[in-house]
Amino acid sequence: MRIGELAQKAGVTPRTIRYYENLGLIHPSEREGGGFRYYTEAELLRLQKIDCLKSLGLTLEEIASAINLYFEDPTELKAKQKVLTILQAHLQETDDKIAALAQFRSELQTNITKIQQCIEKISQ
Amino acid sequence: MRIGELAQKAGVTPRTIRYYENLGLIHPSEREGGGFRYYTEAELLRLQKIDCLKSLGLTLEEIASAINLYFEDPTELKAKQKVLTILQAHLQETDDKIAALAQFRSELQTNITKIQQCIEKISQ
DNA sequence: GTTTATATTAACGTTAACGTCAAGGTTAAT
DNA sequence: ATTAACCTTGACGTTAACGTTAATATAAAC
Repeated sequence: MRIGELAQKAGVTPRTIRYYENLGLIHPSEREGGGFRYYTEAELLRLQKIDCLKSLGLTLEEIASAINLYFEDPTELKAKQKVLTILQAHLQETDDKIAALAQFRSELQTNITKIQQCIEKISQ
Repeated sequence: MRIGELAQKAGVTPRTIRYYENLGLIHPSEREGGGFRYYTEAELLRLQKIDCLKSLGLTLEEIASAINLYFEDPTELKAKQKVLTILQAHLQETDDKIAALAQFRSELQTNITKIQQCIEKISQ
């Protein structure tokens, strides 16, 4: 099948598939005559796996670093270990972001209070 | 004074001042002969006010919408009311972000647990 | 009058994941 | 053989706040 059909089956646009190819996430199984990209069911599976990993919050770069592991080993053990490591890093980053936002929120609250008092003084 | 001196006094780069000018945040008091920008102490005060508002977390666009109020009215009442409104909006956005991150964290934790169990099964 | 320091505008680069043309080539159907 | 539908690469646009050249002009100092 060609890129349009694959895109439709995978629920993405042809542009997305070309973009993924550029990042090394996926390749056409064949590229003959007129220069068209031809794909098989294997590439559809790959796109579905990419979508699955995206929904876990992985970036495309992280997906690129992990996706081949899914198709090298039938148990997918190494793939899952890799994804686990990435998710644990995300957890840490998320906690850091929450802490930073909590800090920011606290400073905001302080500044809001200050300005309110300042406005009250002026309004008197 | 010219842009370099103003920049140094304000602790920014000339590029920053030109960028601010582009956004309508500040203008040279004069632009004569050779095309150089000339500034007075008033512009230094303005840059300091910009820096102050930045440190409150305002974007340059928000600063642009508020800064003139500081120099129109000596009590700065309207300016402070405007900034207060902006900060209250930021507070809401911050709370929203924290809530979204907390949700994301929870999903992450769920996925991590799932994968760990999956890995254990395979490893048996 | 020449060097040196500083100024000018213009324009690309920085992040992520594509959307959206544009100009042209290929394939399938009629 | 023509048309419609699809494909190709290339390149700009999207956010924020500037940093960093580059090529050129002006001012200040000697």
